Amino acid sequence: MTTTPARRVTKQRVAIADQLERSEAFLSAQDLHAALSRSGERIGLATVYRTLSAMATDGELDVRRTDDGEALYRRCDTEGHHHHMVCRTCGRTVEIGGPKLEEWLAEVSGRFGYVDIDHTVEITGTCPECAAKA
Amino acid sequence: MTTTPARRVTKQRVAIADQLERSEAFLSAQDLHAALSRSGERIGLATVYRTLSAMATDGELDVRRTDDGEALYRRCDTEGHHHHMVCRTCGRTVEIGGPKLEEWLAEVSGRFGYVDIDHTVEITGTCPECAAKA
DNA sequence: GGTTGACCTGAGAATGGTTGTCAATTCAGC
DNA sequence: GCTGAATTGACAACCATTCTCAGGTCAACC
Repeated sequence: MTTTPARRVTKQRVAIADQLERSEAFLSAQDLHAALSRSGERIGLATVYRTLSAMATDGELDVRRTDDGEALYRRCDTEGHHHHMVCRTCGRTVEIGGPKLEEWLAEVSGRFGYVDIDHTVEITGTCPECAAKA
Repeated sequence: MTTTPARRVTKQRVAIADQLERSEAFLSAQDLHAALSRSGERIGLATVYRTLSAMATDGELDVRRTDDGEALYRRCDTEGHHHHMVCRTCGRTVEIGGPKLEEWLAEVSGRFGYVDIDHTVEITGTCPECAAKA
């Protein structure tokens, strides 16, 4: 079916995957590159961008956009369709599935005759720990 | 209360507002600038950017981001909080309010102890007319 | 209707994230 | 080990967006 385009296991990709694995929050390509450089890995920025977008395409990563358009990536724990609630202070992210949300979507799209519906939901808030510190 | 920063009525701003008024869909700054140029208006790109972000700040416009991070603006008919269902083919947009959605949000955020919640919902689909043509 | 000063504009330069280029390198199967 | 295709990295190129600043324009006041 889907032709697998022969992905290789290079140390750069391993390093990137590791770094993502280690992070609770969404990271930008720049963040990741900086973090890797800091920890001694010498990886080209272009490689980071390429790898991230490849992983996102393969569904291994979730993508989000900051308000100023920067792309952020995160390793998703949940397999299927889900959404994110992100702490605006520490970035900690909770994955959320919502049957109730999907119901609402079906109802609304149906009401206006829209078909083949896609959707994204972004929830931002302050997590309990950051709220406690404030 | 809010200090009104003395906004002037210039012909550039009028032209931009008109153009937005005329559009059912979300427009990028570039789109708008191109459209204005086409119709003979000679407006600097920087002015378009400035005006759009000012209007957005004032809540006169809604902002959206394309998948590649470009900012899109649209005149909102609805005053208060609402969401959008955008046709992926023609861009026609329906504004949607969702008490059910807000309920769900409150429930979910409460479950994880997140407070001070903000959210964005983007729905993309094919509108009845475009679906009929397909 | 002129004057005045703050606001606004436009052209181009600067910024910053992201992608393209291409020679050198590295993986993986033989 | 050998070989070819996938991958990498340094750097240029892109492109949306913002900054700069000299010159233009609005609006209030005379």
